[in-house]
Amino acid sequence: MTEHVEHEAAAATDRGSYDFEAIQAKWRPVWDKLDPFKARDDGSAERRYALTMYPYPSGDLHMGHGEVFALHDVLARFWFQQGYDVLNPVGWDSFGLPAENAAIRRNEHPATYTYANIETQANSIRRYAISFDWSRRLHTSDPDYYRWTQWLFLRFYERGLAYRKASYVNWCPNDQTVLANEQVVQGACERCGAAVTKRELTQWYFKITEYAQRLLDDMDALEGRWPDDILLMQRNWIGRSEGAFVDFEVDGQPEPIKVFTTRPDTLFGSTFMVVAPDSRLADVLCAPAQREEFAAYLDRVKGETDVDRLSTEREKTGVFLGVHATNPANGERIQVWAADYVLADYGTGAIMAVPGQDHRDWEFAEKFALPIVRTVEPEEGFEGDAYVGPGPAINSANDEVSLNGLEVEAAKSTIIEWLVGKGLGERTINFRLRDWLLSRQRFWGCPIPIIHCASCGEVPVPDDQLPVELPDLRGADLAPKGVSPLAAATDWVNVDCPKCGGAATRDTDTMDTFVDSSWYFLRYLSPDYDKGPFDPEAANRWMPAYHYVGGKEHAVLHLLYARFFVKVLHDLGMLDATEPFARLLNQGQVINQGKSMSKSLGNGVDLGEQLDNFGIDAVRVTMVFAGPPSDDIDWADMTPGGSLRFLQRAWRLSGEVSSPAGGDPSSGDVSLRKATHKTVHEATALIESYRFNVMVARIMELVNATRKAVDSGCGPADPAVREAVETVAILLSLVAPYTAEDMWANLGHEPTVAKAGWPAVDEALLVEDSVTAVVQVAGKVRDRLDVSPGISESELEQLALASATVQRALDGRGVRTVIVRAPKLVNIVPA
RNA sequence: GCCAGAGUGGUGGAACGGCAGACACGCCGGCUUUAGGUGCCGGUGCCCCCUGGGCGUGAGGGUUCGAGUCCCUCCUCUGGCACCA
Repeated sequence: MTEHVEHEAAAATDRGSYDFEAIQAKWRPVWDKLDPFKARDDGSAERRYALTMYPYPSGDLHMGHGEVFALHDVLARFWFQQGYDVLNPVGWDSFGLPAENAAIRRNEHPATYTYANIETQANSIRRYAISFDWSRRLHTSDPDYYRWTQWLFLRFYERGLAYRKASYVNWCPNDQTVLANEQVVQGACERCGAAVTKRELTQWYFKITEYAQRLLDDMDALEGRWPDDILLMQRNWIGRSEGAFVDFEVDGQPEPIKVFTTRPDTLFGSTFMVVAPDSRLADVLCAPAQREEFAAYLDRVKGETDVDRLSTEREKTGVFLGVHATNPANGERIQVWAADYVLADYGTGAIMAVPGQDHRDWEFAEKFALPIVRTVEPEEGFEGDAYVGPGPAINSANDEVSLNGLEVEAAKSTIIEWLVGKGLGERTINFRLRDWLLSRQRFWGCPIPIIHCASCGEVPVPDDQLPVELPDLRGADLAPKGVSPLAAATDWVNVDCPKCGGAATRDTDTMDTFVDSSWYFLRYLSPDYDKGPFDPEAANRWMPAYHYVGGKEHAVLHLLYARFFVKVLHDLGMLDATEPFARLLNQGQVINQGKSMSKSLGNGVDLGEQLDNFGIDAVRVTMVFAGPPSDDIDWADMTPGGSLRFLQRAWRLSGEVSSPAGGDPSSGDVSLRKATHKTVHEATALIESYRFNVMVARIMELVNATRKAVDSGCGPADPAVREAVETVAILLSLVAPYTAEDMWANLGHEPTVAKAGWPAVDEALLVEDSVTAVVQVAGKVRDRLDVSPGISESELEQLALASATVQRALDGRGVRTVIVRAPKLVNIVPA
């Protein structure tokens, strides 16, 4: 490194200008022709199913798509480079409310609007150069697709997993449709934000609760492969709790009333009982004298939105039902109340209230002057109302059993044993998860393939009559009215009963779009299969998907539903897999100035504009380089211009290489070769651990090192320079496919760099000649030594002690201990 | 309220318990210039008595030869759940 060779001539002639528009225009048609990303599915290599959440066709692609596709493509292209048989499909989630609402506003048919958007997005995705296999493209609103959604519904129906029931359901007054529990966020409609109210309606449900335990158990295998927070959110949502059913005799009732409790140990402290006002039970129990008051209360409860109900500081309300129950443990007569803090659809819709040990019950007891008894001794110094902590039971004994002195867990076991012996209760498990309400009163969705017949009841549409196609309501008024717009299509609604041939009507509801998305990843595997929703053999070759990339907003919606579907399909014998997605990555959001982009804030950033200004590769590099994939990207802090400059620096190198293609790099400059091989080695590990931003930094470092080698080192003719630049092109192909392809061509290669193969690492080149050993005195760095990586501990210790700066820092003090971590560190502890 | 996760330069972010701030952006200085969103070189955590030294990863404590990293308490922020008995 003593000589500084200048290569100004080469620099002056070869530094052309980097024109991203020309490069994009040059390579897009070449790739379209080569179609390099088609899954082979021929057993020639290990299969890897790289899945990304399919887009919803609202307008053109936005910044969020730009991010999720860029991140997903790093992984997919990495696996292509490594030689896997990668399946990377794309499709559209093309049914749904937003398209319908937009179509109504524009006075168009939802199909017109939807399919136009799909074309726009498809063109944008092609331009964005994601490594998709386009031959498997699907749209969930195609009759060829939803035919099989209906077919699956019927299989669920046959198994009793799809059923209809009447209950109070979430109703969005704005969208004029029911919502699943999962679609209500803090009392508001997840889509439009309107306050959700309750309506009593007969609706279709999937019995996902039957799979609650399996949905919980199978998460153990996803540990470490799915983000921890998603697993936690799903566990919380499923909400398993262990407890007991306890029977309470109620005056005038032939059968006892069952309550669910997680604290059976506090039974002696149950001083009243509460039932949900909107449950059948409340109606049955209510005494005639209280009927009027109860009816008024029920009306009031029904009129309240969830937003009102959930408002903090809300006072407890309720009415006495005029009847008494008997506490089975101590024989006390206790009042039975109806109050809306008890939910009709959790447990049995009735609780034993224990104000001494439950905050809600305490509050209610205080407000209505009901008795309070403590049954757990509070800790020393406890001041407050209900005590929910640990402690020995008190006031809890009858002639047959005493819990007094027992800690909570022992008391639970003891009382349950007693209850079971008396036939008054049993140990049980309850889940927070509710059945999935799937019917919607809107037009643009998959029709429910059921016919209602006055004499036969619910009759499934025979498989050979599928699909039940949506009627062409072109020109009709699709505006929401509270009943499905399909009801207006009388020609379509009125049919002959498939069973008895009599007059019957079609079900006019459509399915939640989450039904469509619960199995789309299976349709990709055999998109033209016509004997079922998917070819079981193809499915078993590819499932479970190796990797899934998508947004966190689907943590408990889509991901839970898809897991449920796959388990049911497994039980139906159609699929070996029991889980759909073996690995999951949640990307963060693209925000602007600290806030998520929205029309109302006017802070939206247009993806197309960014692409026009900086080029596709620079925008993709910016997305990937911004930070860890799961962090949000604040676009206001991003500098795509910097990414563009980096790409230009990398690209320019490809025009300066002056050694011939196909040469042997082994005679090349060793230090540059080491940098190259180290970069590949590190990049591989970084991709596998999702640290894509650091991988880009490593590529930048290699570009910088190569620049130096060309300008003032070994010069452009050294084969190590060619090796380095070819490596940069291949690594860069994961993030900046256009630039990488053009570099590859400049280097004298045929397209496509995307299939060039991941560079092999020469282990011998990973060994450093010398490393810097840090010498600390009392933990502070005092000197640095260049040593051989193989240096022995004693040798390093001697060198460290001999250092002048170390001796100065010791300042005459003796040495107590020396910690040596050869070859990197010595820490000398003075006496 | 409950449950998670996170706090590092002017900014985005790096850092197997072992050199804090890699790589960028921005800024400063210089060189080029076929001139001005795009080249090249150098500098850039803070402070001081500046060939050196001190301080520094939200605050405080602890473990350790050694802590951004592990443990405890607190503060702040983000996300999830929110009367689930």
